[in-house]
Amino acid sequence: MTEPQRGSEGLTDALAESAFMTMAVLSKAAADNDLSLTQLRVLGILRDRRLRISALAGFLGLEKSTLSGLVDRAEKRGLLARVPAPDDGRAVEIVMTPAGAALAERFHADIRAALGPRTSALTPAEQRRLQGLLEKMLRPNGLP
Amino acid sequence: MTEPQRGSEGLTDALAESAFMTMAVLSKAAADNDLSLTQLRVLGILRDRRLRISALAGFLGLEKSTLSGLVDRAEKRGLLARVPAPDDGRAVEIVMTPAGAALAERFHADIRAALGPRTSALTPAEQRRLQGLLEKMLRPNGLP
DNA sequence: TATTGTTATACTCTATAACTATA
DNA sequence: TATAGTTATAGAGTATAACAATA
Repeated sequence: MTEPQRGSEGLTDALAESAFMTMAVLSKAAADNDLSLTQLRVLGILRDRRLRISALAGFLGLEKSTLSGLVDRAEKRGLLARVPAPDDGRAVEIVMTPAGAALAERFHADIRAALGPRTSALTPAEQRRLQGLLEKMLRPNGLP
Repeated sequence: MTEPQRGSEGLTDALAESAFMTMAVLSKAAADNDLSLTQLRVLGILRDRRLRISALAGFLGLEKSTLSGLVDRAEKRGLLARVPAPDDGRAVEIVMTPAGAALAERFHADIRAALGPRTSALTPAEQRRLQGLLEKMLRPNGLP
């Protein structure tokens, strides 16, 4: 097999490049709020959920021990809190504090504002088309 | 202003989500080759260039001192080498070794293979359209 | 005995500040 | 004096392994 997936290289590179551009925007928004990218993801995940340490680690693809430290630091800053799990004496649930929720909202707005200049290089019709294509790629079966 | 850039939120979220998906693929490819994402970027940047420490730091948005350590470790693994700059006794140029170049090629193939299943959720025509839209967003003026 | 989370340890990535060698 | 790079130091993120408490 000499030329597998001929033609997909340009798209691969464009996806990688747009990923680095987007991650740069996300990282800057995080840094401006004194957060790491991982803490940012944690706040995003916990916006509408309360999860245990293990579940959070699963979502992030990290080890439990890593989350222990991560939550320690966020808790020390008043963004997250540990509450005992009602049905299991060993487990704790991680919840966002009001301060954490406020920060998450603020930084979500930052990101929209920062990506705005890039997306507005496209016409509204192109923006809708791009969004549709990305969503189809991410969720081919049309599920959530 | 209550609703700035109405309509761009869906695209913003899709971009962020596709960035996390792509970065997950890149991170896994890097980890499989025992590289960090930053080292991956260094190898990508040096594929067709030789740069000084400061220039490399500029490309990556990092401090010189960070690059010192990064290059140390890559040099110790035989992936990069320091060569004195011909025209400035203070400077060094960072070049890829043959082993580094081979690794860069291998991992580039890994990435294409790993992104293939995602991009093939789209028809060839859609793939071309997505690539075109991403490129227009990244380079609105049509420059390289 | 198995699972949940924490702790101990180690390594990488990153930045700031102080330093050296050259310009 | 200014610049290129290194070193020292410190903190965050990450993993592995050992551990305590609970199931």
